[in-house]
Amino acid sequence: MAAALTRRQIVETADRLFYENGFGATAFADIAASIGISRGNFYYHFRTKDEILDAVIGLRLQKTEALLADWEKQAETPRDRIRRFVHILVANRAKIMLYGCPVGTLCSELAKLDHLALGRAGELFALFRSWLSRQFDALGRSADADALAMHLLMRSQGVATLAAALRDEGFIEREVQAMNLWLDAQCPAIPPPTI
Amino acid sequence: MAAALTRRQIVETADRLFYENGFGATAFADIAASIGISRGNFYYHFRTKDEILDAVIGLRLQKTEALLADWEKQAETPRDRIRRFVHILVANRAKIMLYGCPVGTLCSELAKLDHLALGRAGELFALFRSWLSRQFDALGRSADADALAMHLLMRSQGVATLAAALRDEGFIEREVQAMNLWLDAQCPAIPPPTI
DNA sequence: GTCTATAGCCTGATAGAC
DNA sequence: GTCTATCAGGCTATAGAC
Repeated sequence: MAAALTRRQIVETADRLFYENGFGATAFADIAASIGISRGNFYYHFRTKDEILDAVIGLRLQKTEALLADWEKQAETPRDRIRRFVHILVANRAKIMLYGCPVGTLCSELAKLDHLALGRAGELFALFRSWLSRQFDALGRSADADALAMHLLMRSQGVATLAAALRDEGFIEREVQAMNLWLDAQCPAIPPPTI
Repeated sequence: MAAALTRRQIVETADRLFYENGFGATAFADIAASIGISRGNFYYHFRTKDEILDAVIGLRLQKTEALLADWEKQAETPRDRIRRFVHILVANRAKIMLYGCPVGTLCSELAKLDHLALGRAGELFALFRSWLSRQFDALGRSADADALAMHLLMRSQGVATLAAALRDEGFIEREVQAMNLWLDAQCPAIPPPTI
């Protein structure tokens, strides 16, 4: 039963280190040292580094699904739900300024490595994309819901990349405000209640 | 005199390989093999890998300055100049879909490595930023010229990151069109000529 | 200036004791 | 399940022949 715990520790620590230092720059020794296990123990749980990457992406997919389901439950209107998405830039700004977006930077690295896992990592974007698309659809923008979802994803990626490159915190807040204004402009005026 | 040639070959090849495969994933052996020189010869021109990175950033800064000066000369109006900037996404879309933006991906990697050269790499963004800012200023938007410049930089970064992650070419074209529409909306209406 | 040879370290991965 | 010991191979960097 201790196996399940150790395995989970490995995946969660790898998740953090892949984000903070990059996949290629993270060695088994780093993960092992951070948990307090030996490098040898590693291979009882995973046979290769790529298997760990796969487990990390799986964990992120799982966490993302839970996050989106939570937003769906917590927020009442599609507009408020989309605002939750925009707000992660503010909530995570400290880490974003240091390491960028966990999804975007992983995909960028895997693209350069021509790594097979790029497809699976892209599913993380696909989750946000289809969720946002459904919100825009519910907002009455069914014709261009997917384009609006991609546009918002694009802006969040641009903000994260530039904020990390220039280490500029104020920039995040200004662009988040612009994103919220843009979002309001996409919402059709709500008809006044008929009394 | 052959030294200058070899040195230039090293920097230009490193520039390409850092872009295509990443800084960390590019070994001296890769650069040497691509040029056709020995690994040992390397250290006659550069003492460390970081020195090569510095030279690569220097080359990119130089090329960027030349590019911006060329746009300044080729295009007549500020609006046309800014459109030149937007157009690089289309002109380089094949490579962008494979490797993302050369500036953004390098900065992302250096940020994770906590590399000292991040500051110098950020100067590449600063060049585009101040150039774009001057164009918006000339467009009559002196009050928010810098914010508009950052906004456009942000969008180009978002487009490059997402296009590379999802390997989606149509997305680049749609967003470039949206960027051009946005740009037109920022231009104050040109008063009709007084006859 | 460019080469070959090699040092010294770190990497992912394996074998086998406990 | 976890450990120690170890392997083969890759890396940056150096030394010295030509």
